[in-house]
Amino acid sequence: MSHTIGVRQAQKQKTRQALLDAGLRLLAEQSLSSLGLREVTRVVGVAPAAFYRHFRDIPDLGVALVEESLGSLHVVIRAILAEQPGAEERIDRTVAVVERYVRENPAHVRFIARERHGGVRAVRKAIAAELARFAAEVAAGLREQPVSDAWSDDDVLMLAEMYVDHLVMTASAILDAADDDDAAACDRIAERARRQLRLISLGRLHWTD
Amino acid sequence: MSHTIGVRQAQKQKTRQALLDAGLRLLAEQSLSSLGLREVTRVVGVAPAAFYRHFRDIPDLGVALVEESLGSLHVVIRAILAEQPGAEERIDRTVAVVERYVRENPAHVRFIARERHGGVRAVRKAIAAELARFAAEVAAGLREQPVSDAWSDDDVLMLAEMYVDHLVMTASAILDAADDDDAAACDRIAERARRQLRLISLGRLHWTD
DNA sequence: CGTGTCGGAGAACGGGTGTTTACTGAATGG
DNA sequence: CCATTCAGTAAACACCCGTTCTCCGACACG
Repeated sequence: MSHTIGVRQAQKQKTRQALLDAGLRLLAEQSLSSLGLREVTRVVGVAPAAFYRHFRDIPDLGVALVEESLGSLHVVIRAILAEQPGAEERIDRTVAVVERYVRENPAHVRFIARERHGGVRAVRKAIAAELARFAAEVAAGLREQPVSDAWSDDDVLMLAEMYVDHLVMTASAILDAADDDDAAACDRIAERARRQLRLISLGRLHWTD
Repeated sequence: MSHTIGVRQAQKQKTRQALLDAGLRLLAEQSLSSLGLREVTRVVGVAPAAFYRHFRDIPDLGVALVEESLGSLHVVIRAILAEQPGAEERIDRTVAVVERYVRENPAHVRFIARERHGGVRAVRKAIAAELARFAAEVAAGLREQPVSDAWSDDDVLMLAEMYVDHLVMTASAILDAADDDDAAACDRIAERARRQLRLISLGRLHWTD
């Protein structure tokens, strides 16, 4: 085993990735439901018919993009949950990590924010399922913090879902500001996010009354 | 003055509204950036060229839909802000009003949630501007509550923006559940929203420390 | 080395698209 | 009452679309 995979499969995966990249690029200025198959193959420099060797149709490419986009987010979330110090430092680090992630993966963030409520059912469901997994992961992380000792599992999940939603909204807001090259707006949004997280954190501390 | 407007203008506004209605209906299963001009006129039963008597292009129809959709939301927000009783009752009433609004205006809610981060810049900006106005309105309402006495204006606005975002997210989530005819999921989401609002409310009470 | 596999090319198909043009006929207003 | 305005029509424009088909040629493998 562990053969170096054939030149054949390597080339195939290469054009498949090229299709995904081209799709993601084109989705910067339109929605998935208006993305054309020919449009994608044209950017890659490949015949329209070649598309079918990799995806059944455009929605199928969409769900592949969901996996690609949210796969990289897993790393971010684990990084945030692994933070050790106090609440305030944790919040600062969290927002900093999000800011950095948005700057480094703008297209993925835009795609998720756009298609989360977009016009393609299969993609919406794929995103919802993945975000639910994230929420569960965050909930598990929250469980281990002493603050959550007296909490019910339901309430911990409720809090985790709130964090995930807030994360997506914040990332999308930073991205919108970054699109306008408005660094000041970015900072303002980050500061707002920090204060919102602080507010939630305060609510957490007094939940069990 | 105060002439009853001519039969001419009345008919024009009638087909204009028909175009808006048809557009909104078609947007239930696609995004604005894939909505076709001919598609809309076909539903209305009017010649494609007639479209140009009312809108410059599809994005233009989109911003008109934004005004229509968020205009009706103004009423809802005022209703929520006018609530008198304690925090708990206010939260229950708020969520109940949102549930009712979603059930009565599903297409408008879906449109806003979908196009808020959608592929048409002009529409995104129109929605953002309108939601900013809502946030300002909510902030003004919060200011008048005794709880906000020691708060800075910036912090009140931050809280208001959080409420607005939370409202949109909740409405969209309820709608998704309603689309699947899953009444149980609707109730679960409403209950989650209530608890999240309670958490925020708790944070509010202890903000000034 | 020869045979089979398969990613991609190229062309053709029917059909849909946005936009412009010249027009019709009914409401309008002096 | 008659000239004007103008919402809506019908046709034509050039173009883009998804999908299918046949074919090619480089890799895979016994």
